[in-house]
Amino acid sequence: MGTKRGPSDDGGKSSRRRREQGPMHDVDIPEMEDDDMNEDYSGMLNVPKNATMDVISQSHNFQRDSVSKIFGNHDYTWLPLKQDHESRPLWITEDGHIILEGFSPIAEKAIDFLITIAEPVSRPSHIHEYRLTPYSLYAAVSVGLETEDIIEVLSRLSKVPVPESILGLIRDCTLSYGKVKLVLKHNRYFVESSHPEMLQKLLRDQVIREARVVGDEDANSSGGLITGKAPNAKDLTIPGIKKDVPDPNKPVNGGAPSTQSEEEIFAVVGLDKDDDDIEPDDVHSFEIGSSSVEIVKKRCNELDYPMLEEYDFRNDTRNPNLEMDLKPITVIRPYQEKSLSKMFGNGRARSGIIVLPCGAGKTLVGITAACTVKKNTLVLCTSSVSVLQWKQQFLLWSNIKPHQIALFTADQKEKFLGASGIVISTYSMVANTRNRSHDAEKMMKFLRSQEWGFLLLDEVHVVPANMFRKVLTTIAAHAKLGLTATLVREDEKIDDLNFLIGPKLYEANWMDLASRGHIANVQCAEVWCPMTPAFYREYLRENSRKRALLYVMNPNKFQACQYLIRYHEERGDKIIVFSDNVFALVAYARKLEKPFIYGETSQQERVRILQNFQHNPQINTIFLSKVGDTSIDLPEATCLIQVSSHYGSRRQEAQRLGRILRAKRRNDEGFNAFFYSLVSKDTQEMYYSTKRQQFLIDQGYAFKVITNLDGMDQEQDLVYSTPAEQLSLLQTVLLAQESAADMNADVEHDDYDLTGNTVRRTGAGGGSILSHIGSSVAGGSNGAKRSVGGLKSLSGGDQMAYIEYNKPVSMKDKDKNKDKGEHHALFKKYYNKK
DNA sequence: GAGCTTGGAA
DNA sequence: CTTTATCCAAGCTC
Repeated sequence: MGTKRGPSDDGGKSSRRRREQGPMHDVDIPEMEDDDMNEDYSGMLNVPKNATMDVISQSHNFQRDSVSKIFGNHDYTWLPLKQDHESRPLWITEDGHIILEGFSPIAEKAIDFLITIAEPVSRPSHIHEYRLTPYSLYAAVSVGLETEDIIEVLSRLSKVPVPESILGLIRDCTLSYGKVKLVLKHNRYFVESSHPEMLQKLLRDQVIREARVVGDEDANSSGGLITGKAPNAKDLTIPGIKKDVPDPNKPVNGGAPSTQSEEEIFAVVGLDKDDDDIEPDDVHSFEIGSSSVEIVKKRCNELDYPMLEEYDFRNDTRNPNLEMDLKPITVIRPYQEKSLSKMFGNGRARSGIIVLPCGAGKTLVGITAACTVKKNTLVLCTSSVSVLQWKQQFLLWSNIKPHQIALFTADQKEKFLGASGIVISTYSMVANTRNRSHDAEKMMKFLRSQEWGFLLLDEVHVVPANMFRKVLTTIAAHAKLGLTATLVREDEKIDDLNFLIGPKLYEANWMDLASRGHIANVQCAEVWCPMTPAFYREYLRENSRKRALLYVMNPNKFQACQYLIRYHEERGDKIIVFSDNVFALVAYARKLEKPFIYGETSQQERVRILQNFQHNPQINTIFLSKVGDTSIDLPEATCLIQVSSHYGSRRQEAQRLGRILRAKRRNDEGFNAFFYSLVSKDTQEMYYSTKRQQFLIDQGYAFKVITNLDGMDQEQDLVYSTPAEQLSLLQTVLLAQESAADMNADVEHDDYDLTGNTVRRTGAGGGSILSHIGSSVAGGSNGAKRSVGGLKSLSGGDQMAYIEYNKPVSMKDKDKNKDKGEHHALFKKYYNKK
């Protein structure tokens, strides 16, 4: 993709904005004047109406479904365009879809606004699709936007009048949302709002009235409420952002004020929200007992006034400060700063979720946030490996002392020295309800006794909702920040995060970051490998379980994999090959003589292989099972090959892609990282593969379909090139099932290892079979038989002979019922309508 | 450490 | 209508 450029690229303005930038040296978008807009852009947007459609179909390439989804079966041509529609970048449909012209000169600013108020659905290069939902509007309110602001900005950006139904949705969702806050001040909980009538209404409820604590201050204030001034962000400094030093000699590395994003939005529409003009609003509040916080929270949800949680950490005097700061050399990037400004926008710490792709520096965002709050911090992550990584990162970026960081895992149970510090642990450690060891129990007591200023939740998307509940009820934390790369799951549990942690504060666009050089530019390709006739015959005959094995072990795929490895090793790439299927993983790795890591691989061996991969120029390829998805800190790779990729998990695909995003060579001119999915043609894999890619396509990546690898026919020494070898492989695969019972047999054998060392491995799955495969060494003859998928295959979906879809609707319903109490009444209404 | 249990993902 | 089979991590016990 990227061959067809939007019209705006011809203009000087936008190409200036797109200049290449180093990772730690980011330049701000020059402020755009309104005059600018009128002069330059009206001409640029002088595109015939149909041009937009062309662009869409190109972006999506063979993903026709996505395109039709944008417009559905609807025809919106009747919508009356505003006179000056050409300078306005977006459409709004009646069902809440927003379509943005990505090539509009003010697109960047519109995007800032849209990701605040709407859910990004699909963001290929030219046309972006967003959707307004109650959640997204809730999030918008929580970062400080007001109903009329949203409507006004939306109207100004839209080519068509905002439909009545949408105005209604916005009003419904925003009027009461986020207007009531739960604030912890001097270790007392207050229900706070700038709308006293809302508090009065809440107090009419019996449950809330009973939770109220009446203090002395209340007596002399109007209506029994405490009145004060709202804090503002003026004197708050987020470390790493040098907003107080306007140094003209220095390039602007992230030097914008922390309220930048909000100002930008208003600058677009010319709303004057100058800092100096803002008088802090009066806020009203009443106190509630700390023991009834949960009850009140729940009750407020039921009453359609969900409480927003904020932590006024600067006025928290009881909890000791934790003296830590970013090291002076640490500079954070603009998007990291932008996400943090959403969190600290009003001078307090808002609870919520920040979405950044892997490799974009999530950790640094978390550390910076911790350094801003400067209170006791608890970091939770998914594995004990990442516990260690977080500690390293803290020591690397901040000036915190090692003795101030305590680790709490199965084999390390420390406490920090002194009054305050950081504890890093895993979710399962904290949520564990089963019997614990003595030390663990002591540690938990300590965790429960603390009042945590800041709770940092890593990889929130993988943690199930009820585990979160456990964590959140056992840990008393003021501010909660969730970090994740992909806020998608195949189930709907992701919605619960909205209530358990908070709204999504920020989500970065992958392509945007890639174009600015923060993450690698990735070429994605799906390689269609035809099944050999023999394998396909068996495939049609076998049950679904063995089918999977058959299409993974397809000799043609084997060869494609081998070929790609060779090709990229010659280019100097570092290659990771993923296979979910352990049997296939071991078979591939043995046959191709590469080291591999999977679940049973011991820690030391993992480290050894990874270090060799990283530093030894002889080792350029490793094979990984899905251990690589999480909990292994993979060294840099520039090429990724997926051998088996069943189960359409968008998350997994995204996470794997993330593994090559941090490639350092991205700064070379024209450098790309590569992502291959090997798919056996005409099998179920086709369906899964398409499904898995959806997330990446929505992020703007284009998948190429490769039906014939250039030069593979001429390649010498490919494995399984003779019919005899293929037959032997087929027999092995078919036998795999029967010998499953033997798998636990105590087979010991020596693993091949490229470092020349002999690796001892015991009791691996199907040891005897595997050694059998290993022994059938390729004969080196050149008899590659490859039925070439003709060009017709490129036409897409109709070629997929097997699209079998058993929709997994099940679990959802169960969970939904279970969680019904948590859902907001309005949301129920909203979903019922659909 | 090996073996067991639990829990999660898709 | 109802939810497989498989892989993996982590913690505890002995």
